[in-house]
Amino acid sequence: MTQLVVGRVQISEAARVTGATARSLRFYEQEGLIQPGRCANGYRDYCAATVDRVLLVRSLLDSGLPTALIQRVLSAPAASTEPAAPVPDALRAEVELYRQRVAVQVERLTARLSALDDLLAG
DNA sequence: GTTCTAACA
DNA sequence: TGTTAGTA
Repeated sequence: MTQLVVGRVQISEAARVTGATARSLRFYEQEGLIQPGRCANGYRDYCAATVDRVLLVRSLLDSGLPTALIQRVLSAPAASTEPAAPVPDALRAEVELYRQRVAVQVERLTARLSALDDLLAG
């Protein structure tokens, strides 16, 4: 598949369409979450695939996954930009472990809600 | 004017 | 992450 040259944008536009700040975009690159290209003047240039990738990264970040784990999950062979792409077993185990920890947090928060409900009801 | 890197009242 | 400084 050929990349559309018309889809290349610089950081401000990439930030606008993804909802991330330019600062965040540079941070994602620094953490190896995205790899935007570079223009002759040194400016970063975001192709459609990279913009798409930013969207995926953000959704994963929203789910609470640590950037370090996201970096490994997305650098895996099969998982490039497809959210549904198969995740290698070793990484899947880490994601599941993280999910379990989130579940524990949910239980604690639920308990806190109950405590507050009791306070308000009592 | 926009982006870049580096760094922090 | 924000923000500012000094550039290219």
